[in-house]
Amino acid sequence: MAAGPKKRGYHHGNLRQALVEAALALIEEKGPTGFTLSEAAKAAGVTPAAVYRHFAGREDLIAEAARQGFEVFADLLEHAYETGRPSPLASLEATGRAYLAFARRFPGHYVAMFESGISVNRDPDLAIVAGRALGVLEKAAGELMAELPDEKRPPARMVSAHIWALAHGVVELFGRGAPGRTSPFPPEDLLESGIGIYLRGLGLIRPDA
Amino acid sequence: MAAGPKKRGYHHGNLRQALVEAALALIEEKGPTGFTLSEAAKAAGVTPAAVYRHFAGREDLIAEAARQGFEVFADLLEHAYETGRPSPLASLEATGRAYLAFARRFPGHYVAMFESGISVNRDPDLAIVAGRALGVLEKAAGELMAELPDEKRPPARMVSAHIWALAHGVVELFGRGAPGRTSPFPPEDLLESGIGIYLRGLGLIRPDA
DNA sequence: TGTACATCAGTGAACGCGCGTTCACTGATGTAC
DNA sequence: TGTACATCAGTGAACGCGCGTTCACTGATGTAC
Repeated sequence: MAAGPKKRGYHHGNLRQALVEAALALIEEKGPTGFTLSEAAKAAGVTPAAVYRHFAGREDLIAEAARQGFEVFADLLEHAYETGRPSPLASLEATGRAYLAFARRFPGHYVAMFESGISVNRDPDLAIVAGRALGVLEKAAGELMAELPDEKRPPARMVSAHIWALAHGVVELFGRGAPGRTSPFPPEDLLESGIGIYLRGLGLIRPDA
Repeated sequence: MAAGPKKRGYHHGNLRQALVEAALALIEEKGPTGFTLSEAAKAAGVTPAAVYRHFAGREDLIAEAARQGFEVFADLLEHAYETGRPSPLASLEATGRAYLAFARRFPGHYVAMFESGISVNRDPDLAIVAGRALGVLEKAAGELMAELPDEKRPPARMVSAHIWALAHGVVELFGRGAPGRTSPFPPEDLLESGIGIYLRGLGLIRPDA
């Protein structure tokens, strides 16, 4: 066992963050249902009652975990977006890849964000940072659409919704071992090829590239 | 209140199915987490212990609800597929629409199938009927791919996985009021347009249609 | 048709459990003088 | 530097609750003769 964030005497030092991390580990391990306030407290080396010094309750703790997830998520998407510049096409593709990479690297966060049943609108901070993440996708889609002639230019928000839905579907259905036995293709390939075909359908990639 | 399936004296008559339906109503209402064996029993007008005459336990009841869902799902997809014949393109498009229609009409089933955390492989019957549903999509994709010249023909299973992921993502993200406030587009339109663009990308629809 | 009996589908009480939350408390830390 | 005191972050015991599950039981149904 690594030198955990053990409490230094009576006071913990950074209990709030330790609880968030314990919650994330539990969610990753057993799903949002499997997570309990008491177990998170125990994992942080603390009495369940101590949690209430830092969070209003169980839901509030999950919401904070999700908020931190959206923060990282938005950062990663933004970074990917910058990576592709100045080509909007490369930016959007990189953003899609970053989506999947995030779900892979931060499965606990991903579950807290999208499968825990909390509403993004339960608190303004959460809504703002979630909006920031979504905004990156929309910005990338918007710039890409600007390359198309007016008459065949679909709304950017629609395009970003398509990409988002495809990415989310790939994560949920093929990102883990979940539904129908082994996934026939690696999720990364699936998303990459799916986005590629889609963008070709928009007329943004040579038909025979 | 409609004339519910009240027990006729001591024996219920069709408790097994009544429990499944009670479970579905609860799942639809409060999510897979909100559903409890005891509540389902109460809703069916019966003691919790009576459930064990028909199911091995809580999980088993959810699995049966999911199984029935996959049964209906597979039927709907098959019917949609037939509707489009003999055009593979129309068949695949109809199948996509049927996917969303199912999620809309049978939200309890959909949640039990895809969000309850049960594994499709927990029992053979479930795996078989889930495979049948997925098989319809794959068949439709396969026939469609046969229209493409060999050198630009992606694997049918990949294409069906793309469609499935897009449909699932649309349901999860935009099918209900869930994540980032109101959905910018009706889910049906989103899926329809997404599939349309995707199929154009495959070279199956005129580039300027 | 009537009776005895086996089978079956429910009851209801009880269990142990772990949950989220509250409360009065106490030990540790930080600050004023 | 030392002491008094306020503030803060934890404890630990207790609560009420509803859960899933078990058990011996009993009332209803179906069948054999």
